[in-house]
Amino acid sequence: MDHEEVAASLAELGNTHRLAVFRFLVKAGHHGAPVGEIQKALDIPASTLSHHLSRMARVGLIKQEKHSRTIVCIPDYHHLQNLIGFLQAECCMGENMEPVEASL
Amino acid sequence: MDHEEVAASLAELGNTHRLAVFRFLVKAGHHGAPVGEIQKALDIPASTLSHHLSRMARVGLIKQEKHSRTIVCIPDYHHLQNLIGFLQAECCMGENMEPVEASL
DNA sequence: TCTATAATTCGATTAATCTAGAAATATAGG
DNA sequence: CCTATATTTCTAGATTAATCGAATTATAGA
Repeated sequence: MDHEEVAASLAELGNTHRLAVFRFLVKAGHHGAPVGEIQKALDIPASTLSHHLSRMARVGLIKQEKHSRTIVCIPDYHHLQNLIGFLQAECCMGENMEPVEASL
Repeated sequence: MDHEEVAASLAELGNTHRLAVFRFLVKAGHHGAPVGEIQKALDIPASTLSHHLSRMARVGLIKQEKHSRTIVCIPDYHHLQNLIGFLQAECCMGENMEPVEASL
């Protein structure tokens, strides 16, 4: 993951709605959640949500699988791991840290 | 660090110039670097750089100390640690990971 | 085929961000 | 006091992002 890719991914996570979507998907688990479920849970207008989801998919933060009429969104843990790894190497010169409670 | 604060910090890091500045400051070490030095190293026009620095300071990514005429910028490692901690709790349900090489 | 549902794309508006030159501010040193 | 240096603030144009209703596409099921 290079500089530009990292910046692009951070920018996408750096939006309240998209961060909320990602957190929701992580809570939903590795099988993800369909768009409509995200929409109901977070109460974002459908077209707005669709826009945010396509941005997240574009940089690889989520994957989307179509199952008949519904589109299931799955968070890409690996992508976020790479992102965190990059920041960790940036920040603390590679030192490990304790994970901090997320105050959900 | 709450949801909004995390989103705001990620958004600031999600810009190529600002990410480059932050990386430069981390490489510079805990004593940081003056604005002019950053400017020369990254070749960003002074007014543009000043704008980016003030944004980074606003969300707490860096601190700025005035020493006579020069302003020294210092990366806030603690802030980034909190950010990483939040993402780690988000992503992997608290599991630890190996840091990944940053491909500087 | 008709209808209802799931989601996207279109289109238009508003808001925010990026950029950088020019002017201003602050301060060190002669 | 004057000048050079460091940096910011001002200003304005260009670009990008966010928002969301309405129209559209796709598909399941009666």
